[in-house]
Amino acid sequence: MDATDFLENGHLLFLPNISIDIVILGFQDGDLKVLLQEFDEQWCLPGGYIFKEESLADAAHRVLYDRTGIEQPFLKLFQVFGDKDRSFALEFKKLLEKSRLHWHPDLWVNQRFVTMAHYALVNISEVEPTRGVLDLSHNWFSVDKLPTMLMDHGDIVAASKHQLRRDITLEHISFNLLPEEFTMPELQRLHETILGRKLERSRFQKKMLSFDVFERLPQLKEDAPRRKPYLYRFKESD
Amino acid sequence: MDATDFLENGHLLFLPNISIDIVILGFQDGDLKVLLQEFDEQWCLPGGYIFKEESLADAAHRVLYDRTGIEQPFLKLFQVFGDKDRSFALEFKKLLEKSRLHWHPDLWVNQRFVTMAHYALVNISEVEPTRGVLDLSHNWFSVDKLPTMLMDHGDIVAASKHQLRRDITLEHISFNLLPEEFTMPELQRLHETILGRKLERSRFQKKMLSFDVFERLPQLKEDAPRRKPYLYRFKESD
DNA sequence: TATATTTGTGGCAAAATGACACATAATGGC
DNA sequence: GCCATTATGTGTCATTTTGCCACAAATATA
Repeated sequence: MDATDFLENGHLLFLPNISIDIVILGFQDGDLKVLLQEFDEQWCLPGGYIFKEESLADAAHRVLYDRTGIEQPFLKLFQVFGDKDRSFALEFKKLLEKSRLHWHPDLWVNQRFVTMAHYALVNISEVEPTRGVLDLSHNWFSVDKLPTMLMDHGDIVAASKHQLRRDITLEHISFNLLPEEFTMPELQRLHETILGRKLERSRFQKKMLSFDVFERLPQLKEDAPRRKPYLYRFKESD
Repeated sequence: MDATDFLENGHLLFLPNISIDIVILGFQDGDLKVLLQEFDEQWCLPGGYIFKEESLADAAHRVLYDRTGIEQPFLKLFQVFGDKDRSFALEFKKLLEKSRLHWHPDLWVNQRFVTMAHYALVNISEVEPTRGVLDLSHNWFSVDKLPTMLMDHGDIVAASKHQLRRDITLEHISFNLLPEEFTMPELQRLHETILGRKLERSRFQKKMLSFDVFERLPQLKEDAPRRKPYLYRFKESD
């Protein structure tokens, strides 16, 4: 193989479609939830494409901002899905025919789709999901009770759960799923939900405080049913 | 934006070049080494492209096999590098001109290159680096004394070091860098090199054996200078 | 006022860790 | 052969971390 072959070799996949998909995770009613949108009567992950003049990371932030209005999210690329037959040509063909648009088989959507799978941790109450560019309906689903999803998007959500479970013990990121001010019991229930097991209350609190990344606020949480717990906030370290 | 715009929107980067780069790591003389190859008088990471009929993972394994002859490696996608100006058009143009091949500016190599950065852990003595498809020279370099490298390949090696340091405490993968039979002192020196700090001998041995993934062989290592240490082997769990 | 529930916090046994000691090879100088 | 030196295997023990429980404080409800 010389440089000429290298330039013209027809069986290489130099130019697949690259997309961005984001598993937008929130925490509500003791459940981890994911924001899905409707695409041609199927639920799918919010996603998008990369502009020529922006980086992958910028594109992911833009896609997330367009869907949620959140400007400083926790957002992480965790896997790439790009198997040989990964395409949504069939789904897209149906949609075009329904819209009476012309379909031709050498359209770019007929190619393999390589997607950069991200997950984002957001505070649901801060999300403004009205900003979607495409006029699609959207909804929060419990990650344990997902509807049938487009392509392999169900697998992507499942993979994000595993990744988050792994990341949460190494990095202090879970607070991104809570309001700016939160209580230790709330943080504990969140961790229990992500890890899928009960944690010991006394130890959990001591552990979290030993990291020295949370600061206790002077006031207590007011609308608590029993004894009012302290409020905490993530320490900005800048 | 409707479906027609969606199909024709020219400022979207649907079709960048996707490449695979592999940081092939080995362990020799108490140093972590990386296998580099020469490209137009610059050192760079072994890499390649994806065939139309293979998955990303298959392509990475093929590229690694072509360079090393290793069939069952530890190989992991750890990051994607794809900034706006990530291209090696300039380098490639020089090479073509040197080879008296024609250069034209809308050639695919002029586009952005998105690379799937992998790292592989190999036993250097098993590597047969003669298998390279392109006729390039190659060499093992200490990861701490790298030459000037093509594009951002130096950054990719640095990122792989961080990722490995993180992964090594969570997964039992370090033995992939050693011969099939190894001693505890060897394994300890390897961990110390990756982590960049001294470890306590007694504790390290107890910790490793507590994982119950290594089996002690009846024989001792024969060519040891002082007391002969036991040999161990990774337990196959299938 | 009594009871149940939730939160904050302290104590203590068990387990893991870090630091060190000591015995066991093996080598090399005398 | 004897001894100092060095590397390895393993035991001990103080310290730290963890798991578990207890109890006090706060608050709603009967």
